[in-house]
Amino acid sequence: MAKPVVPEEARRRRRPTRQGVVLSERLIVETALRMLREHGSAGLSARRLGAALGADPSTLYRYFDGMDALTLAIGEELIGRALDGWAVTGRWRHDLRELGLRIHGAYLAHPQAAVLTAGRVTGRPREIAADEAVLGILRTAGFPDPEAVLIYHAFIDQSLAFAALDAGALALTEPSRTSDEGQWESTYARLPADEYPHIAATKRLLAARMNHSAYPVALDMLLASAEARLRSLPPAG
Amino acid sequence: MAKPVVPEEARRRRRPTRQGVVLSERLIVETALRMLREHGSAGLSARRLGAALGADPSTLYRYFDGMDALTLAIGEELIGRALDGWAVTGRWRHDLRELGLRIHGAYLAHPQAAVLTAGRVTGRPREIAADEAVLGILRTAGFPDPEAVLIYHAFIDQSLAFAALDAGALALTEPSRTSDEGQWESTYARLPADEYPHIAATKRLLAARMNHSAYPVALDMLLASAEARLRSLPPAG
DNA sequence: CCCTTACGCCAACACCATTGACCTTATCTC
DNA sequence: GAGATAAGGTCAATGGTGTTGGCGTAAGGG
Repeated sequence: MAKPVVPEEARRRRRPTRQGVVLSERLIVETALRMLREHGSAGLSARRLGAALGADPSTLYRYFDGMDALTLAIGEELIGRALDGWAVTGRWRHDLRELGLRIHGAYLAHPQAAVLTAGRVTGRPREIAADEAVLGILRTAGFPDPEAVLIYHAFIDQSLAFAALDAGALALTEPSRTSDEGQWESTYARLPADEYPHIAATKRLLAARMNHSAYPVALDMLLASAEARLRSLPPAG
Repeated sequence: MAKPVVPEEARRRRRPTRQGVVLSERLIVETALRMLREHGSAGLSARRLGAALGADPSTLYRYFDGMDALTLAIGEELIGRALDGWAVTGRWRHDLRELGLRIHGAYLAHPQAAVLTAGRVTGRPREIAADEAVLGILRTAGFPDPEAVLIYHAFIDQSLAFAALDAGALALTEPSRTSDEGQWESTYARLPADEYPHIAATKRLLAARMNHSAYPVALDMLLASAEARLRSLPPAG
């Protein structure tokens, strides 16, 4: 790489931009998040981000090793926001439910960013903290290690997967979104009842359901299943 | 739109390309799928697709209303492939499990395409067929309509969400992928045991698990939970 | 066999990420 | 305080992208 990136904590000289802005990783990530939410996921580009910061696009490469690295930093920020203010109560099912909803919610608050980052493992501090917390909750609840790891994996991936899916629906550019949302009304509700009897029989229920997230239902089902497994275990020994 | 797209069935004049290829929606979608799998998701562009077809990029706009429409067509093709050869046996839990694994598998066979399409509702024939099938299985199994709709929604979104998430992992460009996969070995396995006791205690299990998909586990948990609900219902009446 | 127009092609536009060279100036040393 | 050093902001250029308007050719209907 032609321009090695200086790690944030080693940064010393902070020369202001031609337009007087003093850059930092934080400032860049926060500006990127704001741009994503205001102008859609196509609205984030090195050029526009540079312009929004009052800096030349190429300056970003002094802070991030390309747009991909910036993406990872944004993901880390989202995970951090999900964990802010979250605390373990000791009721494992309640705690996991709460954490799942928080992760899902934090991502959905920035759908455009979520789409870019939900699938990436960053290995940064806040993400690791989330992993440690989930494993701790399950092991403390009495799940044996192999079981705890399985459930941890299913729980965390399901949360991120739904976050990405639901964010994707919100993040569609305007023409695509209205077309997708209208599908249930326009296409599905008008299918011939003889060819599609089951859709026809439930079309009012479907129309009411399909524009919401299925995550809370899926989460509760996962937790219910985990609880059943826990109860069928021999008492701790 | 300057160049209105002629629907496939209304097409009559099929002028061969300068290089002798006769275009069609099918041919374009199949070529796009092949390119995605061979050259990665960055490898699909109007220009390259045009080149692969022996046609000018702009010609594609005679068939699809932009790259987004092409994306939807690819998604429809993937759903179709998942359904090919699938048949209902009457054992609802087995049938749903099979269908879920097929959808997941069909998308993962084309990770790059899956990433682009898994979040989109296309409203095209084969997608509708899948929806009808799932609803039918649940209603026939004895779930009351509101319950059937909830579970249908959770099931189908869970399948697509995991397909997208897992495909995303496979679809990363080479440098990113090896970095992501290495995370479990390099970062997580070496965390200090006093700060991250739960990760440390399970690190061998984690390393073995985390590079696989959590979908089969999550799917089984969802189905187990559904079965428990079904059993707790008053006998059909 | 002629006419019409569908459809393939060309050229151009505005955008994108990224890089290498340049130069200003904040900070460190003496 | 003066001078040296290099961090980090800027400029310019490269080679990619999706998309569009206009043009001409030849396919197929009559």
